[in-house]
Amino acid sequence: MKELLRTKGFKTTPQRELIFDCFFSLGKHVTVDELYQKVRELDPSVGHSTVWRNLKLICQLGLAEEVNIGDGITRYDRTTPKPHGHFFCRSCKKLLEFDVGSVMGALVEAAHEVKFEPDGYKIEIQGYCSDCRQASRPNDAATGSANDERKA
Amino acid sequence: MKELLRTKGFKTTPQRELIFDCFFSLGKHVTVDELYQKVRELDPSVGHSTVWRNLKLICQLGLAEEVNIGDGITRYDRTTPKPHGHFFCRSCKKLLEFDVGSVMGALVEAAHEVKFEPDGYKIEIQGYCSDCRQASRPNDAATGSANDERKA
DNA sequence: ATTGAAAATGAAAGTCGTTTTCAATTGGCG
DNA sequence: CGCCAATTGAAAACGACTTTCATTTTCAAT
Repeated sequence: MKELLRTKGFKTTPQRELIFDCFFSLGKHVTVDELYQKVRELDPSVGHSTVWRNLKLICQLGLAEEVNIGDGITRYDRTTPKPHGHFFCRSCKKLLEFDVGSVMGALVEAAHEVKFEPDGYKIEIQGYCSDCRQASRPNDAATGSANDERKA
Repeated sequence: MKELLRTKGFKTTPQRELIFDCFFSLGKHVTVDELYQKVRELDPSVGHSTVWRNLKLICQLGLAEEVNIGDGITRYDRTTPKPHGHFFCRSCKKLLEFDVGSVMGALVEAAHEVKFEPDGYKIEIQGYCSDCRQASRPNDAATGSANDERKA
């Protein structure tokens, strides 16, 4: 890891090592804040911006990439060898992964048809996970009842 | 249109009608600001928040949905009968649509395998369109050279 | 080991899209 | 017509993200 940084011309600092370690010790789909909290547990002196910058650096190094569901919070997903998409539960905000290897071919082909050269993808399926199926269903104005949940 | 609003319990106002009309007269992937500008051309008295709220309303009514590429700006895409994904050009920020009908089946199936009930999807392929293929390629630290574009 | 240039850090402030507040206005059913 | 709730517009609040800047630290070359 140090070597990877070195070869790219980045310096190794205690904070940087800590942040990198924490990032990789956390699960997938980490938010800046989650990482920040984790880092602060081990070293409360590390600043917000340092965590943020190093998370960006991790992305620059190709070790992770941003995942952007629609809630305004960027998550960072460790890059993994196999392509995957995400199931996003509208209720509990859980993010489940699923394999998309079987559809990548068709997508790349579709891209090439319009002379588009893909170098990244984002496949997200929204809905409700098994735990939340019977729970609340926000934003159903489109399907029937209205006059609710608007000024609550 | 008035009837749709009426039946859902919403009132018809001049501003609302104007905003709705403008939204549907604009192409796809409209940003709040684009819509705001368009509306202001026809009625400079309409407020920012009114445009914004009515855009949300359009979404609530199921007439459009948010598209969130990673640039921090929410676009609004008229819902169309056929499912489609987006090609997003990293260089010129263009958004091209493509048909995803052929892969939806596999995705829904994958969802059901983990007891997930999908009610929405978001398929985005990033890369470079034919116009931008030979142009700049940001964020290539992952693939080779580094020490550039970081403090420029 | 020492040094000095470049990079990294941390606190704080800035940016910017989005969302809420609130007083004033307006639509539409009765 | 008249009322009441919905709507509006200006402005402020919000919050995630990003930058600034003075200080500290790393590390390659002494």
